[in-house]
Amino acid sequence: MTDTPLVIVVVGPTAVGKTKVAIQIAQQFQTEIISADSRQFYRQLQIGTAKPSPAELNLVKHHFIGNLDIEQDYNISKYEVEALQCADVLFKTHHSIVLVGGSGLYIDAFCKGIDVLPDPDLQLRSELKEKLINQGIESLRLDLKTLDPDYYATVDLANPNRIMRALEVILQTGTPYSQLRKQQKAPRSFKVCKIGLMLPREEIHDLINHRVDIMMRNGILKEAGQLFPHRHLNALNTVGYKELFSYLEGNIPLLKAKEAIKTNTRRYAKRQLTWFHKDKEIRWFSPFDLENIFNYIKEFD
RNA sequence: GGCGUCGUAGCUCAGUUGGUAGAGCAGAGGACUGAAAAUCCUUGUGUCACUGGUUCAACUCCAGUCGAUGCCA
Repeated sequence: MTDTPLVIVVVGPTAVGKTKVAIQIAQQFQTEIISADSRQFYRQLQIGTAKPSPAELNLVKHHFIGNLDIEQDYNISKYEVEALQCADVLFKTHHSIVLVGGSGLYIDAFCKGIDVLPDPDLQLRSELKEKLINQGIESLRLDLKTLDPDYYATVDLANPNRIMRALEVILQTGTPYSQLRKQQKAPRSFKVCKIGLMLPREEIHDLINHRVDIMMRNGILKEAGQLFPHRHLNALNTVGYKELFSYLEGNIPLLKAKEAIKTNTRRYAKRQLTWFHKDKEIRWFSPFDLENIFNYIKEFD
């Protein structure tokens, strides 16, 4: 063990058991937990985001759970700043901290940093969205081709969000997006030990299906009903809620909505795995293999 | 028991006027820098139920068997 502070990162597909393992690690190393889960931030999203239970929150102090209102406009840059500040404070009294979550991009922002860009101009964003709807993606592509040919050459031209974001930055800053994307690691004062939790795909699917059944029993439908008036907020473009909104709008039967939640959660888990598999710093373990996880962390430190 | 319909990809089904087959869904793989539980891309070989027959050639026609289902008794 060195004097350099340590961030113990716990990642993995949804429902694999990150919450439990993170708590056990935090207890073992006598520290606290920072969440990196872009939906557990929102205090109104209770049942559908599989937040740690009150009992679990009692065992170990968690940060960034239920700290936002769904109306709040939030983004990864704000998270990077706030989470690093939180870590700095914790490092004054702790050698290590636990960072747990399923949002790969947020984990990366914390560990490596992201490029410095101005806060998004939401007015501009909605104008671009309108242009997409009225004039189609081709017109946005043409704009991008003119304003930033370098980025145009590498971006996924089928993905409207990518193109709109680039245009948004370019129009706001007057600088090509490709020039602003340095993609250099920001200096960090801590070491990062990445633990990936993994189970055979079939078991992950079973856990997901089971968890959705429990959410239904615990009243996610009622919660979705209360949130229904806010369904257009980004915070509610979330698996578990959007399918129930579709039911509440009368578009699909409840059983279909429930199945769609399971399907979309499975796909979410798959996307998470695609992201995390790319990260070669991650060492993979079964969520039940605590002994080896502890040993690996000690060795790493 | 009689008559009829059906049996094709994990599921729902299309199709082949006889030249060994294709959609949707599910699944799989991938991308990803301020919306990321978001957004987007790629991906379909399966004893065409089984056993025989006719044919140069059968998944397709014929017979039988098995299974499902409907109607009649």
